[in-house]
Amino acid sequence: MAAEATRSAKPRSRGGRSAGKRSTGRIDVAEVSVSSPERVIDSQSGLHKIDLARFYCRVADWILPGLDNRPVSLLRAPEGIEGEQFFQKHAGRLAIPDIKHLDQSLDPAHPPLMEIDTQKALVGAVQMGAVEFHTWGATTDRIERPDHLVFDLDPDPELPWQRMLDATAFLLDILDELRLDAFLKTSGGKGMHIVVPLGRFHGWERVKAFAHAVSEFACRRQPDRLTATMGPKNRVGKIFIDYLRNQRGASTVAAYSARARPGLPVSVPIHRDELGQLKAASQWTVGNLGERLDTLNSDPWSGYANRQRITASMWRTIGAKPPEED
DNA sequence: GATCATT
DNA sequence: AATGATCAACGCGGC
DNA sequence: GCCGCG
Ligand SMILES: [Mn+2]
Ligand SMILES: [Mn+2]
Repeated sequence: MAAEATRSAKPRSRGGRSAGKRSTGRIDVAEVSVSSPERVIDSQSGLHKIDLARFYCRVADWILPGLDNRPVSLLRAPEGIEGEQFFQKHAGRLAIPDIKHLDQSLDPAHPPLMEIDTQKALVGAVQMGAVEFHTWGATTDRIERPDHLVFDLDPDPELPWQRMLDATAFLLDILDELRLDAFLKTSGGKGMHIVVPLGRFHGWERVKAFAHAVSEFACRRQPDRLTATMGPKNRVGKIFIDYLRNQRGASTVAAYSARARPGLPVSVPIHRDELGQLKAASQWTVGNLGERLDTLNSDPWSGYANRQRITASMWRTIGAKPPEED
């Protein structure tokens, strides 16, 4: 049911605007012929489809390591972000050049899941209207063993940005206490994502239970500022620590993915030391991220390594017990 | 993120 | 009512 | 076979 998979569709056509049917010539980017290159896909920034294609071409070396070997879902917005948007999880009949179809066994009841691991497939997805790329927390070769967990910090939109910085720093403190290396990225929306790389030691059930337990632990210490319970009324004046991203089949927007929101913000990895200087989770965009990348002297996530294990000591520290299985 | 299912 | 789990594009015309 | 429509 397509209608249920879509985000609000705003009526797009208005009187005389031949709805992007401009027969402007196609432009090749990364061996992909991009149609309607001059179509405006975001009125706030005025950026065009070709700008998004060139953006992903530019950031390919940064985004691909996070997409490689994982199922990917697309958020497509073929008429621009103010038009209809829909989330695509299966390959179906969509023909994206160079995209991989994953083994049927990963999801036997449906068409194959997709993988993008080349610049050409990335730009090919943009040609098909993709704006956002979302991935699983596990790689296809060991899909039952997550290789990271994510704390997705979702604020009451009314809260000042400083509260998000405080909450992020607070979670980092807890992870430090647990001796877990953690890495930060802006979500491109309202909040931050905290990523904890893991060795492939545990199953989904255990990883989710741990993420939940850490979240509850944090909430017990700042009950007036944090919640781990979903539902809008639970997060009034608070930040929801969304641990449910850590579930089999769930996905999270990839590092260096654009977001289909006004201004075309990007989810951007930062170094811990940059946290205090962040101005917003949407401060980097398709239009300005290149400037940051050009002047970086090192990968903000250097040192990222999949070797960490969730130990009995950690469970003890947060006052929780691991599930029997996994 | 929206809807479904379970309680 | 509330929360956690689950799901997420397609072929196509017009009744 | 169900309904909207780029
Ligand atoms: Mn979020
Ligand atoms: Mn969330």
